[in-house]
Amino acid sequence: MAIEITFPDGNVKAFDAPVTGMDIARGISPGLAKKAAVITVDGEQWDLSRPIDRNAAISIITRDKPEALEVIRHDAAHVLAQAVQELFPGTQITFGPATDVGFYYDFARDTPFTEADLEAIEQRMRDIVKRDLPITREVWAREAAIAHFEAQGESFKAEWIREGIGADEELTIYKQGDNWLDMCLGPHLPSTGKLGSAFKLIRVGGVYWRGDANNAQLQRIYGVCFANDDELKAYLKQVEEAEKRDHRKLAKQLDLFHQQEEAPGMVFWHPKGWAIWQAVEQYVRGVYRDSGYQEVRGPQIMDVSLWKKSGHWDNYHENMFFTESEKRTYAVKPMNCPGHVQIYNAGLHSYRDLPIRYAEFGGCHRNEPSGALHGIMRVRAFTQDDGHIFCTEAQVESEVTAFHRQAMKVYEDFGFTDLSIKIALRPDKRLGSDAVWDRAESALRAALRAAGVEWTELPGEGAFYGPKIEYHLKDSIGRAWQVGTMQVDFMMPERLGAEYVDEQSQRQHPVMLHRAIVGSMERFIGILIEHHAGSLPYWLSPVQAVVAPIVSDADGYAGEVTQALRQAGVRVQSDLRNEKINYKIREHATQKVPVIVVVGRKEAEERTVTLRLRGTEQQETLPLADAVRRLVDGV
RNA sequence: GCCGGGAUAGCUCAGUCGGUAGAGCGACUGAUUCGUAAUCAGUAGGUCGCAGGUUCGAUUCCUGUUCCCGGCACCA
Repeated sequence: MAIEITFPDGNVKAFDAPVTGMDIARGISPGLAKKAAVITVDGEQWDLSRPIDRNAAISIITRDKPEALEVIRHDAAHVLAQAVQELFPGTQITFGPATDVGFYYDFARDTPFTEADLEAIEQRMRDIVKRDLPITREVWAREAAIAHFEAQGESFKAEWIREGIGADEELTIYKQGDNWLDMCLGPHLPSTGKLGSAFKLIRVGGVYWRGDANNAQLQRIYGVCFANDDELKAYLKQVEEAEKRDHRKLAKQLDLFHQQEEAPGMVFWHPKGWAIWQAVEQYVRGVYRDSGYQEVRGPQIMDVSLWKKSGHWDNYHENMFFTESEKRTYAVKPMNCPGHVQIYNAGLHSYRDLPIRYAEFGGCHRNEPSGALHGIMRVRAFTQDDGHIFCTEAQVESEVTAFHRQAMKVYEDFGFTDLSIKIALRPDKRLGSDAVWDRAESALRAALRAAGVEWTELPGEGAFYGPKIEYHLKDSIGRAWQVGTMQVDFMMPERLGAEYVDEQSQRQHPVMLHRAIVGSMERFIGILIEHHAGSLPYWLSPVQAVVAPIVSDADGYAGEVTQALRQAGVRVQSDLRNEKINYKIREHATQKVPVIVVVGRKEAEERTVTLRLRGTEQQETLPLADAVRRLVDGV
């Protein structure tokens, strides 16, 4: 019986017996056989060594193709595992997948891996590559695999076969050479030599077996891996550049804020940092006003009974701060919504009043786990650009759609266009019936559909009171941070007794929408700093202009220029120090000031100024009045 | 919170195989008035994160602790 193989160009070739991808590649050209990484068989990636025993459409993927990269990285993980087991006998293997930029492998070993170990392991990996061990696929019986791993002392692998793999699933083993094997879905390269040299081990970190904090702690070794050395080099260069943008580093260099031991997870804003904050806050305040919100302000602490009623205490009391006075316990607010409900409840509302939109720059405290703290991106005291919309169920979709449009406009205004949008769906621990969750989730989907956007869904990640849309931004080294959110909540109004009177004079609970665009002001400013590498756009720059006289004879005129700009609303400083203009230019350029206003004797006599704009070396001399206008208009 | 690493002058960092520390920048003082990315000279500045222990002696070794960094878990 002949096997018909269809090539990508439509040609069909018949074979008398099962053939492997490698056979086919060799049949075409030795060069192709050398470059081949894997083969797709009817759209599915297979090993080149696996016999194709049926009619199939195939395509040989060479090593330089993007589709091959994941296979290469996955191979790197296995080579890493073999290297570790050769160097450190007794270390157990678990899992090791490819990642966006490389790979990792999780090991069980009592002794921690050190930096020096990483170097030795990487060397051994290169050695295994050099040995060019053939990688072969075998299908094993379930019991045989369990017996093998148990005999080897690989209890994690054995556990996974028992608990993680269905009895009817095929169990594949990959051998690297004769003496090492791992259980894996594959596919893999034909031999370790195909991995190449463009990989590097970068760090080791602790992880939990199967991602559960109740389980054993494993050690994860991370590596980066690319198809060739140039790509690896480019990647390492990019990481180096990204590290220079770290908001914690820039905050020190630019004197924006600091944090200290006595207030872990909290921020001391310096004048320049606070100027950025004010620019952001004033902008967002304008958004509130233009989109129909009324700004309000709730108390910072409220009796714990209110948080028990809302459900927050049950779900989050371990992460809340409490304070006591006169035998009463108060919670420092971790959210603004219960406060806003109190404001809503202070009056009687008609359906005609809805939607009612409250907004607040609400300061919240959450006792985040110490290991979660990260600069100003993840803190214990933060301020949300929070808002709550009280509306009818029929109004939800249009409110959510309007919010989405507004949010996207805000991100764009701050220079962000690369956002990912997610809907977090019902978690295991939640309030309310499935029917209510169905309605809430479909309301969010409908609104996003109406707005014409794409999203991904995160099952189990919603808030306990409702599902949410999340807007995610990436920081300079690729970590994603949630900024905005829109949550539909059918529960809180009922729990906290919010009502309105409907057309039939009946009391109803409104739907409550929780929403934020920048999210945490702290985090958003951190992302802004990294995104712009500290060179914030003119309108956000803490110091927009510095007036620098060349000689002290021009100090008086420099003072006049500074006054004129300040009165026009420009955030301006003067630099009258007894230093050369070169020195001043260098310093303010380093400080990323957008405009340096240079005045010498000539400018003082002619009542002009010379502007030097950030990022250029050009100078432009113009009359003072014109310069003021330029700076007011945003240069 | 868990695993690993770290903490030395305002900042960036060096150093002490145990004998109480050093550079550059910055600050201060003086000189210099110099037209677009660092003018010169001098001076001051540190209980080496904190608390115990070992030791004749600890910034160095040990223990604990706080905070920070990386990873995981968590993130209303």
